[in-house]
Amino acid sequence: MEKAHQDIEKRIAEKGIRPTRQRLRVLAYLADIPCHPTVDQIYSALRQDMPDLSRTTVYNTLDVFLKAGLVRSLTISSHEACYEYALNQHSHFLCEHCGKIYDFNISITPITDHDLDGFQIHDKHVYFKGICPKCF
Amino acid sequence: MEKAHQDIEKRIAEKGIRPTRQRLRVLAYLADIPCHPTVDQIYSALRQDMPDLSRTTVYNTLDVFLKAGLVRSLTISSHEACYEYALNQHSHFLCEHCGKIYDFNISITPITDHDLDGFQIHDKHVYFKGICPKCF
DNA sequence: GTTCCTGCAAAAGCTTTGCAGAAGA
DNA sequence: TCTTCTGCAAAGCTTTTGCAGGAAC
Repeated sequence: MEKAHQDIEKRIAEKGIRPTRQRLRVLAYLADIPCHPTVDQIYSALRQDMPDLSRTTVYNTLDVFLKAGLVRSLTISSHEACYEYALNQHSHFLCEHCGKIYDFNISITPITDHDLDGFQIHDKHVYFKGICPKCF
Repeated sequence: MEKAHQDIEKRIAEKGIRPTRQRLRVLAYLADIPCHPTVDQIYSALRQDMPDLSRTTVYNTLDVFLKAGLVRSLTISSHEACYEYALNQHSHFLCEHCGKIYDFNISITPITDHDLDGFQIHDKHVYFKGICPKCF
C-alpha cells in the first residue's frame, strides 16, 4: 500500500502535475479499486475522510489526469462518465440489467489497411453491451 | 425517395410500431442522411416543416426505435448521444478537433474463447478517437 | 371508444463556470 | 510572492417525468 502510494506520487510528478492532497487521493483511489467509478462514486467515497472535498475538484482532477494520460474515461453508460486508472488497455462489457462493467481482452484489426489511413489515433474503446452471467 | 419512404413504413410496421407522422419523419431523416445526428440536430432539422414537433417526441421516438433495433445510439461523444439508422454494423472514429464522426470497418475477436463465456451480447461498439486527416 | 402518442412545462441529473480564499513552489 | 488549485454557488445542457389534449386503430 505504501509502495503503491509512492508510485502514485511518482506518476503524478513525472507528468509535471502539482501533487495536491486531493489529486493524490483521487489517483490512489482509482489505482486501488478494480472497478470503474463515476465522479459521484469517487466523490462520495473520498468525502468520508475528506469532508471538504468538492465535486468540482473531482471533475478538475480527473480532467487533469485525462489530459496527462493517467486515467481513461469510459462513455459506455450513456448518462454518466466512468473513470479508470490507465494501466493496461482492455475492453468493457456493460450489463444492461445490473449496470456492472466487466473487463475483457479483445484483438481488433481494420478490415482493410486503408480504413484508417491518415488518421492519428489517440484512443481505442471497445464496448459490448448485453446481459452478464449473473443476471442471465 | 418514395421507395425509401415505403421501406421506412414497412420497417416500422414489421416491428409492430404505430406509424405516426413524427415517427415516420424521424426514421426517414436518419435513413436519408449519412451522418450521426444528435437529438437536437434531428429536432432542429425536422422542426423546419413540423413547427409543432417537440423534443420530448424525438426522445420518445428514438427510444422506441432503439428498443426495436431500428436505430443505434452512439455514446462516443461524452456529453450528447448520437443516433444512426441500424443498417450495417461498423465502427466509429471521432475527431477530437472538429468533432466529426467517421465510419470504418474493423474485425474484433476475443483474445481467448473464455473471455465472454456466459455473456449474452446485444450490441458491440468500437470507438476510436484522435485527429482526422483534414485536421492533421 | 379505447389505447397509445404528442407536446408543453417543469424537474432532475450531470457537468461547467466564475470567483474569492487557500495551498503549493 | 506568485502561481495554481480548491470549494462554493450558480448556471448550463441534456434528458426525464407528469399530464391534458389529440391521433391512431
